[in-house]
Amino acid sequence: MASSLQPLATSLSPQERFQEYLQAKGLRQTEQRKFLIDEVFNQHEHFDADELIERLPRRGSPNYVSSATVYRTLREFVDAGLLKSFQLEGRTVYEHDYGYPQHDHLYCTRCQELFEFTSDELIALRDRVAADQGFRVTGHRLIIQGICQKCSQTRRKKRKQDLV
Amino acid sequence: MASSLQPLATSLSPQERFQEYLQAKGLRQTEQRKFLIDEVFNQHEHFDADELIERLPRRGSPNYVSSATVYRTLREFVDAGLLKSFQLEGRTVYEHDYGYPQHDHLYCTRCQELFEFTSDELIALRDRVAADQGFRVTGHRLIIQGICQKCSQTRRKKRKQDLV
DNA sequence: TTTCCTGCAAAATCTTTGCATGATC
DNA sequence: GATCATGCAAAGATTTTGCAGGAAA
Repeated sequence: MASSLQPLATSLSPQERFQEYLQAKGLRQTEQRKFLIDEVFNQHEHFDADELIERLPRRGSPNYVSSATVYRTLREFVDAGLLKSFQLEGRTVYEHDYGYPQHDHLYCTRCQELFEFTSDELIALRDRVAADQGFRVTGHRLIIQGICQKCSQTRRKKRKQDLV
Repeated sequence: MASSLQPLATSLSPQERFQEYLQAKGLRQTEQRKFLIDEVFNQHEHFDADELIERLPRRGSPNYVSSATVYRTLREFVDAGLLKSFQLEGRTVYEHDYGYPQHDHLYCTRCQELFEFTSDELIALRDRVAADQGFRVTGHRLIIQGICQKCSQTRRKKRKQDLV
């Protein structure tokens, strides 16, 4: 819901791409890995390890995956280029990377939602700044904090009511 | 060493400014707070709680400050507007805010050093993006990752030697 | 059948908190 | 003297790891 970007055309699904990664590394295709990649690419929202674990089957249910395996697998997804991760208020937040354009974020500090945007201008600016300092760029992370439109409106309404 | 920015002119020292903050909030001026503010503003490098604790006197020595107090005091410094904090690879990194211009960072993933830069253009871009989405901006954080000039050179030399 | 993977529990980090004692206003 | 701050230890929160049993190739 917070996304306004279009997916990129990809020749392989995330599942297929992960298979290739596993084969290239001599790793195995397990039930847990298959299940997790489906879960993770089933939706596009940002999430952290805990949120993912919360919506997975509980211990004892079919398809249960232990937390340790979730953490291990999320790291593999990042290594495989399927997910990106970044830090936000102490949590490690994951988002789709494969099949999704490079982008940055607006973060609403009231509702905690992340909104995406792209800016070629930002990339140009970044490269110029880096070149100035003799830096070889490998990436960047920009998060703009503030209050989103919806939250601003909510607050405004509440204030009017308070005055009544 | 990683800084190329000039301090701003300030009418109060960080110490004085913190005194005002404490008085305004009805808090107390303790030995620990005085000692810590001197330690923290004694140098300009970025640091995390652990690095600060490491260079403070050990338990039993004069001026010993417990870790709990260090954590509590760092939060007060941030509240007081003396320090800013941000997340970098899981750590909470602190830097001087009071008396120092708004800036962003280049981060060398090889030597882990942070370099600072300012860009009015970035601010303009940020405000434009936010306005587009109806966001009310309160701040931002940009970190450009890459390899710094020195590390690039080191690596290049090593490669030549490897060929000999 | 060899190697890798998983689940479990324990450990490792980093940070916060409850509480009794002690310092500051 | 009243209140706030500190130190200590314990608890939280999050993530990693050692290990034994189990699964994939």
